Amino acid sequence: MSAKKSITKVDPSTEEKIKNAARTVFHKNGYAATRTRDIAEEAGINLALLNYYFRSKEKLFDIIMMETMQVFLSSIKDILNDENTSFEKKVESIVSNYIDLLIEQPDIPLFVLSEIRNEPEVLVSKINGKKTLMKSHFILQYQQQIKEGKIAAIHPLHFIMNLLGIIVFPFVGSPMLKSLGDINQKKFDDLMLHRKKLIPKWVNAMLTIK
Amino acid sequence: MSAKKSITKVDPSTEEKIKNAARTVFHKNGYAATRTRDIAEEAGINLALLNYYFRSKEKLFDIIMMETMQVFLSSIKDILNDENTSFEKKVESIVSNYIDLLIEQPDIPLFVLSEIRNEPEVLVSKINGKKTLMKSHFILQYQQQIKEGKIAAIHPLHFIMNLLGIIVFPFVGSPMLKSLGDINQKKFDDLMLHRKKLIPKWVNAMLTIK
DNA sequence: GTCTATATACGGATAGAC
DNA sequence: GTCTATCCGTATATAGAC
Repeated sequence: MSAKKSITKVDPSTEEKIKNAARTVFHKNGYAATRTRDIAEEAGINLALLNYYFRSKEKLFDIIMMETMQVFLSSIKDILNDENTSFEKKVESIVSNYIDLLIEQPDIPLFVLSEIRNEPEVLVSKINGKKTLMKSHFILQYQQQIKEGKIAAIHPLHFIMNLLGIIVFPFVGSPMLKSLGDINQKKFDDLMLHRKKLIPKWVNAMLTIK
Repeated sequence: MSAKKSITKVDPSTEEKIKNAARTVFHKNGYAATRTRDIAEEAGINLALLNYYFRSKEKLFDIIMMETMQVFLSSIKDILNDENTSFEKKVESIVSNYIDLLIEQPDIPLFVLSEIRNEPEVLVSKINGKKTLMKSHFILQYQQQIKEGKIAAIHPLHFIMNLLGIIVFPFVGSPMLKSLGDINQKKFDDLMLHRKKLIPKWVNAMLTIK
């Protein structure tokens, strides 16, 4: 077994170092405000190497963007289409997975939402978002519950807006919210973890209004 | 009465034309991705005039940023501190005002939230956001309701996150959501208008969980 | 593969004529 | 006040040595 394939952690390759740095800096500042020099410095490599490996800032960005959206979608893909769990269980799992992910990488939402403006159709179609989400078993169950009169008959898009809004918005607005509430990062993360229990209850309450 | 003071609409001054153009372009693209040339073109004026009136891109941006946050806050300031309306009524008014505002200027939230990252404390303090919101009569009523056992005892920040999340997030994510739901701008705005009636009910349901 | 030096383009800002 | 022409710093990208 070669050293490369061994489980022991090896130094990341230069290519990996650049990608990791690019992810950090792009997520934090967005495409336009990011300078390739910032990425090189963050990666601890020479500026010329960036172009050697990725040809251009834009190509590197496209890779990071695609990977980021994949991470965001793949972290719930399996949950959405598990035919053996209830609708309520799926909500719990989605909430829990997303909050864990966003505590680790809190800059993802603002990054994706900001950059997606320029070419929403391209990006949504590239990651197959329409089918993955709107035609998932999860949404089917939602519509089934409506038919059975268990929840209010409301457009699925409203439900998705509310669910994502409640989960994601605190991270999008965290600088403002931390300043408003006079809390530090630790306290903020605690609040987010607490929301893993609260959100499913809230969502359930919202669904059953008449 | 001079022409300037008359009610008849006059051509906006060059300064106003630049500010209006700057607002449009900054809101749409953010500071870094905006070129002063874009603003000049949108305003239909010469590039040099921008510097003549506002000295620099950054000074012009600061003005737009401050005005935008003022608009966002002032549109609910009076509601928050009206001592003659119930908590529920305030929620209804906030929702209604914000949705009307955001249908007119849907780029505000993503603009503010993106740009606030760089200097949250400065901006929140400059518009006096902490006092205006956290020490408002609205939040007092919230805490009073908890004491009276009418709503669940949950940190006010959670409530603010949920309320803003449900109101604002759809606009932040509108490109993605419109693409996901296969709906056009008109249909999207209809959904938003419908939410004026729905959100207060949802909020009420969330507040009364145990 | 990695570096230094440099070409090239672009964007913010100003000088100076009108 | 408004324009044209231009300066100059900065950022991406590449050439070429090692």
